[in-house]
Amino acid sequence: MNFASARRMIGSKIGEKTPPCASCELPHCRLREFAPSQSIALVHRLERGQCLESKDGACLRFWVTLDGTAATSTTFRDGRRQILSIEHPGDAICGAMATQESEQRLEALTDCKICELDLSPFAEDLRHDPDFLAGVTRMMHARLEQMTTHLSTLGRLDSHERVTYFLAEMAARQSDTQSIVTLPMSREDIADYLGLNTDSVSRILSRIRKSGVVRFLSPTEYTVPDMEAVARRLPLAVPHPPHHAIETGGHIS
Amino acid sequence: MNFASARRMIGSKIGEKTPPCASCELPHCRLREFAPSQSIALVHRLERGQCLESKDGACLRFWVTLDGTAATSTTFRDGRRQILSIEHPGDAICGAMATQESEQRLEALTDCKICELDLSPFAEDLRHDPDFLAGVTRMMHARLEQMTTHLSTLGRLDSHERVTYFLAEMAARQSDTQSIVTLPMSREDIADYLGLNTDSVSRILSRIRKSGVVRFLSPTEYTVPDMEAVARRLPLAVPHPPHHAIETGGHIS
DNA sequence: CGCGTAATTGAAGATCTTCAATAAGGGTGG
DNA sequence: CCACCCTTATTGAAGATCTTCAATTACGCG
Repeated sequence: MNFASARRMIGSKIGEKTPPCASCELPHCRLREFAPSQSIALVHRLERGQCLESKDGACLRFWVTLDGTAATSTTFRDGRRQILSIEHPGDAICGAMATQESEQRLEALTDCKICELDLSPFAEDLRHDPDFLAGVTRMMHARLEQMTTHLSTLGRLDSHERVTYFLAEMAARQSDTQSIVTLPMSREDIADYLGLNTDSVSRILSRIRKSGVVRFLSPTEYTVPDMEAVARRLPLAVPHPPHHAIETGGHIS
Repeated sequence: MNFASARRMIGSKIGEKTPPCASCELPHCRLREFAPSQSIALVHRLERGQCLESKDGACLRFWVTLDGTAATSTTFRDGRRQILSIEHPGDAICGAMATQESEQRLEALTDCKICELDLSPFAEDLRHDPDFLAGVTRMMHARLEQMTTHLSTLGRLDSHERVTYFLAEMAARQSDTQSIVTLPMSREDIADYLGLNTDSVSRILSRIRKSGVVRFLSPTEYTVPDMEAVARRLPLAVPHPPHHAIETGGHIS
């Protein structure tokens, strides 16, 4: 039991209207093609700690992280927080992936820019658009895979393994950039993602640093000299290289 | 870390051909309407412990639990097992909800009957069938909601709370039957669902029994005299009454 | 009745959290 | 530029929790 989870203020949202995806510099945003010209995209600029609430039944409202790092999270009555997923630039989620009944929200782990595209006015058309539906299916499938792994991780890895896996996960996600990985979140956020507490995360990171498997340049920057060595410490496959849900070319087979 | 997780034998599958959903007594199986007459439904009769493997890319293969209790689970290299979901009669899952890469399978917790409906031969038609796609979306959405709760549970509830929540979950799932709830699974299965170990589950169940919140008639049967009392012991909403993913009437809004 | 599997329970040990004290940055105002 | 303050991170020690190990009991089945 961990009562140290943050009780964060729900931030107000600051939206600015833009033409659909005009300010979204994503190279291959698949959502763009489904957005009629009248549709309205908002770019939310959130400060660290601010949140976007998922409205009831807004299944066709999409959020794409443009800049910074966000997270989906739930909070229990007594303040315990669980981070469900970490959203990097290019990652997309939609209302259909959120739950109405349990409180779930998108939360800025760093200052960040979120593109909100509300396609619900066009629900009638999109409901009959196989490509669109296939795209949503693909997004949900990716999310399901990700949650499966996360769930197994929380259920069956000890704290040391969880942190190790997390470092590998973040490294995989940033492998396109360079070999230096940046942690875009606090120890508390890591703890709430891994079902641990802040102190434990810090202590375990120190142990991992001393073991030499990971080399820390600063508390938030590290390199992984040998990913094989990391893999040998884990009972499951080390996370795969990056791929964006909305850019994936898969299809229902 | 828990190495006591079962290393179960992967059971062979025993299929018998039937006309689509003819032997499926589900009152409102939404899949039926999408199954062309040529489609083939198999009814697998699995003994406790036997498994069905999800084949690569079989996104359009559906499994409906007809009888007994099954579970989806993953197993790590060293044998640690995590149960991802518990499937009661009427529950449906499809390949699109499974992950290819991580080992995931459907496993019989009791002897059970599983209806397998493979719609992949009709992929081309179904890909353009909005009703079908909406139905799949609904199934995936339900699964996502369920996994969100399960994940938060593993990350942020202590062992006592997890077992309590589990008992409430099973009670909610069987509320239509009568007030006596039956646990259709072993202590080990419960442990693997909750990320605990067998002994702990047993010990906690005894404590809960002694506390009087739940009344046990046998190791696998109990009643909940006061669900409010259960709710007061948990920091999150007690699980909702039963609803079958494939019978839900919701739609994309 | 005897055997094998599953469940229970106590005691010892490992793990993770809590508490408290200290250190490290980061920004602000002088 | 430096002193100050505030937040975050680190670390040790004590305590709570969960697991492991081992012994015992209960139950189903031939």
